[in-house]
Amino acid sequence: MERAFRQRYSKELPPRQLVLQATRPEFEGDITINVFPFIKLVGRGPEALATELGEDIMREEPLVVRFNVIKGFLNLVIADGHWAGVVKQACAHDILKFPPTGRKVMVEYASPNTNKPLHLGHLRNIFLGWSVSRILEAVGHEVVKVQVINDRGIHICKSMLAWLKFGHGETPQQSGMKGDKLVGKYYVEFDKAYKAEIDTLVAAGKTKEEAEKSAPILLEAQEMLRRWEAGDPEVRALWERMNGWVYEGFNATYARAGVGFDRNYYESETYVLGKADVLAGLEKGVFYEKDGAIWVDNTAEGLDEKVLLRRDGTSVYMTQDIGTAIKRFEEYPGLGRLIYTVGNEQDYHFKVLFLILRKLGFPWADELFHLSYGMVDLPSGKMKSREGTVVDADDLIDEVVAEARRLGEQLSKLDDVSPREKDRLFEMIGLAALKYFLLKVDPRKRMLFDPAASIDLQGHTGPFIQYTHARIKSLLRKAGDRSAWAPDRIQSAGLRPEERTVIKLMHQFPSVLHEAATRLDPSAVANQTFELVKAYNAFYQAVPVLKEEDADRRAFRLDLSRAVARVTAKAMYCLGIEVPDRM
RNA sequence: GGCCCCGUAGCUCAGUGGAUAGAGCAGCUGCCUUCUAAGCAGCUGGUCGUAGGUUCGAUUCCUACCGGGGUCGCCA
Repeated sequence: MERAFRQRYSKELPPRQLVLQATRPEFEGDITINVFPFIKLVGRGPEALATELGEDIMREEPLVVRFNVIKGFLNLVIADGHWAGVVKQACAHDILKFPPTGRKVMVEYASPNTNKPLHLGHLRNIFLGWSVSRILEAVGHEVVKVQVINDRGIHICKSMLAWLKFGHGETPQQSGMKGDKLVGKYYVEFDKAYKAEIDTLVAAGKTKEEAEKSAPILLEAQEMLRRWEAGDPEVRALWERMNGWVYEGFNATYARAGVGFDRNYYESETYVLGKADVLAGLEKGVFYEKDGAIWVDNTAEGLDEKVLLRRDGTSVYMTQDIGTAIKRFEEYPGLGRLIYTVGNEQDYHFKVLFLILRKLGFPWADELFHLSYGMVDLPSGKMKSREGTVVDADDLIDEVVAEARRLGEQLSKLDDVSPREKDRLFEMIGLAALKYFLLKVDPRKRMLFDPAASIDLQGHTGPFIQYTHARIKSLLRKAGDRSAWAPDRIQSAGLRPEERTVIKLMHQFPSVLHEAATRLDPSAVANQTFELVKAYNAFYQAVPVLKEEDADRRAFRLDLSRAVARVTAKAMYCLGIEVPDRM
């Protein structure tokens, strides 16, 4: 194209002006070049220019067999043989795997508090971070997956205190309750008792604010936090015991959700970090002192002033985040990038954090990134833990799996499958529905969680994609041994439009994956996978495979199917979703 | 109020400067004695929040306004 341009018009093509795009399905062609940007440069009308360029390209490029011009759009038709080659490629190796880049990336994608169980919001966070990790690995990065556990502070003391007061020694073992659920139950108990005390105090004539501050049970919790900080053995022992219950619960949920971490950071260990770094910054003149506290001034950058160390010398949240970031880069030499998968309610926090680290002069400060995902809303409105409107993660998974089972049993395609194998399948399908539902939308946007739609197994869903994969596997099983096909015979016989559509979508996939990795956006992978399997289903319905009489075409279509299955399985792997061989 | 994000079909979402704006769901029609109907084919459905601007061309970029959300502690 560049050559054609130079030879015919003796003008250089402006860099980055040449845009190749996939031809829209309603026109004939595979690749489209828009010539509008060049008409002024060359002084030709759009149609004439497009036609002349089309002729030149045809002459120079054997891959292009035909072209047509509609308005200023030059549509090029690529030879069938080239598309057949794409099938060979995708069959022979993983086209969604790129060579190692040597780059090491840390992804933080969970930061639960240890006083209550995981909920729907955590699931979006976890699935998103897990998928981003897989996508980054697929494009060749080395990924370190980490979580931060907020295991200390007033919240956990509240649960501990309520358990001491009202628990009668209840344990997960004897009650049969999951550990995180049990601890969460006492957090609620605390809140109830606290509110009752407030009411009593207000009835006795105190204002609401006074009552909220002076309720005895709150003072007791605060006292417990002081004892924790002083290292009181009794408090520490209870803390370890109850946190242990929570971890058992979390780990059960993580295992079921199919996610894991390479490293856990506990707030009880990191909350002391950062102080020294802030003091060092003070010395360097990056920060300043006012009223005995240490501040950073970000007003020049359009942000505010922010306290980093209180007057009494204790840290704030920001302080430990500064320290933790520094520690991570020390712990992982060669770490090139750190991605925080955290909700967009913390946009401002991360802006400030990154700015501070830049001011402190860390060379890696520009490689920090906040993957800011939107909140999950319910049809009834926002999820609020205080109002009990949160959707529990375990309950939700139970529901989608139950729905998968209900439909699976109803369709009764699995009657010869063992009960254990069925359990595994329904688990796989239910989780696919849930994960795909949460991953198919742009992570940056807030999304509405419709419980009915999330357990849907038809249409634009995870199970639909799984179904297509299972269908292909069944086809391949019935086909028996693999036979070869001759590309030139396919070339001369021509491709069916359904075949061509599938192959083009497959061909685009590697660049979509790359784009998803750049933008940290699994929804791009999710949507491309859907497009691909949708096109495959149209092909499957319209074009015979096993029943095709011509041996070459039959083998070719089987390989096309094999390639689609392979790409689909890998794409779903990148989303953290498993695919079955039958369903 | 300052700053940040979002307004696309009845609903949920794709579409980050190009052609007549797409999909799923919902509603309506067809297609299973033939490779898995969790499927396929089709119909219905849109002033891309509003008004300006930039451009050969704007859902996409800029400005203002309207509507929704978030955030602005020596809390975590």
